[in-house]
Amino acid sequence: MAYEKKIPVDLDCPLRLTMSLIESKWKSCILDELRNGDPMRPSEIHKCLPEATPRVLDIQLKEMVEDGLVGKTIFPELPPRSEYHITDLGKTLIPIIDAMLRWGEDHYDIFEKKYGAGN
Amino acid sequence: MAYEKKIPVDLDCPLRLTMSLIESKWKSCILDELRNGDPMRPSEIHKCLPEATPRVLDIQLKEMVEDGLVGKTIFPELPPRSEYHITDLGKTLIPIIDAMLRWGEDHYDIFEKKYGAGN
DNA sequence: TCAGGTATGGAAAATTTTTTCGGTATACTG
DNA sequence: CAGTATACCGAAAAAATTTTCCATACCTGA
Repeated sequence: MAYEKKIPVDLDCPLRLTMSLIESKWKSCILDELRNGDPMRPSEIHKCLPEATPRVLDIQLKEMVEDGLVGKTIFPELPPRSEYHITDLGKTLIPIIDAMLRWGEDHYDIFEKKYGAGN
Repeated sequence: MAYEKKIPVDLDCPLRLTMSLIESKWKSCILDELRNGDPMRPSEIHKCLPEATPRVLDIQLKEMVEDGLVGKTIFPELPPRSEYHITDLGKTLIPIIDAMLRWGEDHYDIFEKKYGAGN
């Protein structure tokens, strides 16, 4: 189902292990959206991250469920309804997400000047 | 010189800004190698990260120099010699690298069971 | 002299990720 | 009834990253 890597991630490097769980385009943002513990529906997550396509959110949420960072509840209703929530394991990543968030805020001006519009 | 992205990174999201600086395959590991402040030659870095090709280290070091995370000293000698060192800006990322390193160590067993050899 | 190490980078191939488009099925609203 | 929304997923295209291979130019040691 998921894309099968031909070159496997080196799990023996703790740094690369952690990175591999959050490095794809929207995973860190998804964790940030779910951080407060409230479950969110996919369409809600998409509203909060409008630049992500629903497809990529779907794919990455699925991987995060596989990795145990996020849990999923499916309601047997029509039209379909489901909810995603952060797990206890996922919550242990929040301090890292926080630190990255703060770093980005603190150093925004440097990179705005360097790579921002008009440069 | 560097690959020019067709879909630009959204610098307005602090999380994605931080991620964009460290998410590629070896950047976090390179920062970890340089963390103590001692300069390292490219061949030395490669010895510490033997699974990375010299080419990709070269490319990523160059980007990190552009981003101001790493500094470079070229010695006008033959055979050529150069050294890379972490900058003050780069050092501000070390707490994040550390947190990811510790997280990976703390949760290694979960993912070893899940994705390790023989599974 | 020849092999091996030094640092770097162009170019193309291979790999991986993300986007785009389409389709499933059902219910509600105007 | 047509349009919209819900969640999800297959497939192919596009984009982005990494690998592989080759080349430069010079030194040291066998």
